[in-house]
Amino acid sequence: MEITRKIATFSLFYGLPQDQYINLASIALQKTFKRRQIIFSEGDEGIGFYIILSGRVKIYKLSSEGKEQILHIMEAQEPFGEAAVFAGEHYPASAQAIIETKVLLFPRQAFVDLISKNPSLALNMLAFLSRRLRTLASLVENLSLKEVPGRLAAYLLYLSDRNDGATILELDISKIQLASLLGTIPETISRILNRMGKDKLIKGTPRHVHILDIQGLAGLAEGRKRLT
Amino acid sequence: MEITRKIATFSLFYGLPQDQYINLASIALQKTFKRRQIIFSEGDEGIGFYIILSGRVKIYKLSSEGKEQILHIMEAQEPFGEAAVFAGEHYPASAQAIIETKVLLFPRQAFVDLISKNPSLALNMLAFLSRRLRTLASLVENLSLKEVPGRLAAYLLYLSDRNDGATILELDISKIQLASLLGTIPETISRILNRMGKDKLIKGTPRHVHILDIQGLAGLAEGRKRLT
DNA sequence: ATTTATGCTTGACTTAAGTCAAGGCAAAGC
DNA sequence: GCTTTGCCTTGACTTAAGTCAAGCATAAAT
Repeated sequence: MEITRKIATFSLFYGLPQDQYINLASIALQKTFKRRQIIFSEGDEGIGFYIILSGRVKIYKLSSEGKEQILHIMEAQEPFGEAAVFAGEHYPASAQAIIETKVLLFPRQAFVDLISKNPSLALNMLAFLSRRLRTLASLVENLSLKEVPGRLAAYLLYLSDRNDGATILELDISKIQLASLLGTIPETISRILNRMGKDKLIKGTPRHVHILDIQGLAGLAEGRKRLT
Repeated sequence: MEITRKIATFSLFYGLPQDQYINLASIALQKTFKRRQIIFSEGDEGIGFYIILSGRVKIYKLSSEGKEQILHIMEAQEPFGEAAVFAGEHYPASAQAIIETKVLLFPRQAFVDLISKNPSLALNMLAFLSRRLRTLASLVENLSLKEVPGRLAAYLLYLSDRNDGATILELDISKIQLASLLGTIPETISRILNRMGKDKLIKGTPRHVHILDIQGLAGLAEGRKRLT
């Protein structure tokens, strides 16, 4: 069956025996969310967790005045909402589709039943959660780099790395979202991209960034160098 | 046996059947670290994970110039290093005993064997990891509160809350460590505690803080109020 | 096609908080 | 006891980055 095939490609389940894919497929529900549609809100009951088939989802928190801090931008193949589900708690953050997005929903109770019968599934997920914990820890690390240019440089290098070291990057999220992800505001992003251009570190076009000097960016990210 | 009894008190394992505590005890090794002794360093191979019996451990990362960002201060009963172990990877951060500390070490291979035979153990741990993920997410949220007074207020309220709403708090970590935890420097902490005192929000003595105005602190933490 | 949002950039201004430097205080060590 | 070491505070100065405001460009909506 088609869903079974897709499930086999998710790293959350990678390396499981075939029959388990079938079990998983049998409890999964397919859903579609439109651009900007809210998938769940902070505080909602954790009815299940999701894996993205296509599209893009942002995970964020709202401060009391409605200012948002983006925690992650999730893409195809990535799961979200699983923390609440295992802990049997409410969602700790909100999720919204950035563009039209198809997901699989794994309902809580059915999943808990499944996992308690299949230890290898559990081990897989433990490893995955641990890795997720790590990326969050690295976000903390980045946010604590005191200067924004360093954080931005780190992000650009991360993007480049994710595309096999490509030097021409497509900014796949808006600069407003980028600002939020780095804990700053769009104006600051603008100015810094500008300064990076003047220092010949990058060449910027509206929706793309062309990296000219990887060493220089790395220097910024590690706090060894600064912009003029 | 004594270790078995202690294991039963760890939330990581809370609610397991008795025989599993015995299994766990049989693979655990007891170790002692002196004040300031390094338990493991970022990049070391993940040989196993730890649970604190007594003492206090800080988990931190070092920037390229040796400046440290504290990620957690762990206390008795709390586990650390488990992320690396499940993922079968190296430790993503360093751990150092702040004071003399006794721990139990659960070696990686023995633990993996155990878990694959006991699904309920796995489910327990999944829930625990999820919760840990949540506290990290809330650290991110706090770090992104742009002003330090807000972060500090949030931390004081957190401490008060943890002690059943006590208004006299013992600062259990040094102000240098507190500064690092909040992503700032000790001087700033000093000045802000001072200003909080002038605004009658708290009364400060060297090692204690007496909360005078919870509402006021809450206002700060939520960004509704500011210090003079 | 025109109108309306949204996103992006720039400039002038303000401010929170970091750096540097110096001094006090208390605990740990000899 | 004295001395050293680490922790904490205060002051003067500097600076990164946030706020406010205005304008342009592009994309969405009617």
